[in-house]
Amino acid sequence: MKHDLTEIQRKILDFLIDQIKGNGIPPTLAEIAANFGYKSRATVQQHLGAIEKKGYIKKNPKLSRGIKLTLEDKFFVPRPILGEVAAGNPLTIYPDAIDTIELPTIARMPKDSFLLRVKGDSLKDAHIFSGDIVIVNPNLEPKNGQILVAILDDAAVVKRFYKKKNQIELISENPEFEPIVIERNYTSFKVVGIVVGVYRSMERKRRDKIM
Amino acid sequence: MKHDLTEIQRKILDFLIDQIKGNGIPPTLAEIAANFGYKSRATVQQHLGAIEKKGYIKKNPKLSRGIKLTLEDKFFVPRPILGEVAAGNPLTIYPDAIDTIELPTIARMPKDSFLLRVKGDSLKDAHIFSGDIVIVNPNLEPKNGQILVAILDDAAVVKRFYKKKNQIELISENPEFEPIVIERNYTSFKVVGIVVGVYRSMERKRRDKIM
DNA sequence: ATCTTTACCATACATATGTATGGTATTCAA
DNA sequence: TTGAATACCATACATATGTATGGTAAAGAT
Repeated sequence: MKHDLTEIQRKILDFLIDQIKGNGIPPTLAEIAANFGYKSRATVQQHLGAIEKKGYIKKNPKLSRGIKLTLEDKFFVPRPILGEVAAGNPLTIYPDAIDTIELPTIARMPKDSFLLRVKGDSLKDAHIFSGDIVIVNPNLEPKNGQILVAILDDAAVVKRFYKKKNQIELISENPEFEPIVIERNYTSFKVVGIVVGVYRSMERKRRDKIM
Repeated sequence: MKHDLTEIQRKILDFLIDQIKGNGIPPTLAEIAANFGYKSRATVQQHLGAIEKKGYIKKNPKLSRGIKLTLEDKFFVPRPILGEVAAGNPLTIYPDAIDTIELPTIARMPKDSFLLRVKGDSLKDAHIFSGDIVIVNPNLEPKNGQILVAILDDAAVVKRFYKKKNQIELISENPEFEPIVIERNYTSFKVVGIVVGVYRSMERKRRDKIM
């Protein structure tokens, strides 16, 4: 991680992405300041400077609302797929990139996120199917109900996450699969990241199974 | 046509759409003036006033780059690529029709692809759900079995495509919907593009600020 | 103990920006 | 012919906006 953002910088970047993607136009310094309760635009100014120096945004000098997200120029960006992940029964994960895909730039892909290809249909009730590409953000704390990627006994799984008192429940949306319950201090369990997006390419025609 | 735009107003609106959809952020008065060679921002100001009065845009007062398109819920803007279809008769969008999609002012059709947000569940058996974003390539010839976006009787639809001898069949994956069969020379039918990908964001949907 | 980084503030300033007002010229319908 | 709509210009003005500069405070590293 050559250029990691601080917590505050990350929040500001998130706000920028949120505004640009959601609201349509980039915010002004004043709007950012208002959102975070800053009394001076200079504070925002300095944060933006730091974020830009670290390469996450590009400021168009002298232009109002001139903040641009980098990597936003092209419609599709080639991205490495780091492995395959089992949505059903755990499978092995591959150490290196197994494939690349042209990912559309609308796909929100935070800096350290990576791609995995899903195998199996255990998440079909969550609308994730075999062959889909999931975008995984390793920098988020899992919240109840979110879909995450985890390593369990040396295999990667995609499951919906629920935290209980002393246990963690990993649930497949597909009723065919039993929930996995593990103790909280189980050492062979590690959260890899949160699934923040799903992408499916229609190019390859694969009507594999029923329905 | 209660409120027709003049030639110049239409060109300015085109420019606005081009900038907003293509460049990301709405232009300032000065930028519009520069683009059209106006020496005074006031000229642009008055054109925008006229365009707004006719209901095509909405200006956010006192806000820089505060121009928003109203077209989403109104009309489809005539643009060259849609040619004949849109030239005379702007397309009405039926936001509630179950198997239509929102055509978000595609006015300027990108060379390679553009995005549509799917409404309705008519494609759920093809693993495409309401809220998903489909990536549409307008430059591909539809092949049997592919999912395409088409304009049929002034509504935009997403269907699976099958070509017969003299007919074209448009099939919903959802059995609740009957296949649509049209003659090959039916004039109110036009292929917009082929669905080449699907993207879904897993992050909390807050669609509070529409229009 | 000194230095750097991070995280804020206040103030100042040039100019970018939206808005208001008044003016000229042309076209077209009444 | 008068008047309305369109299409421009110039000028003025308040403030929004990005930028520059200097300062305070806390935490961590050297």
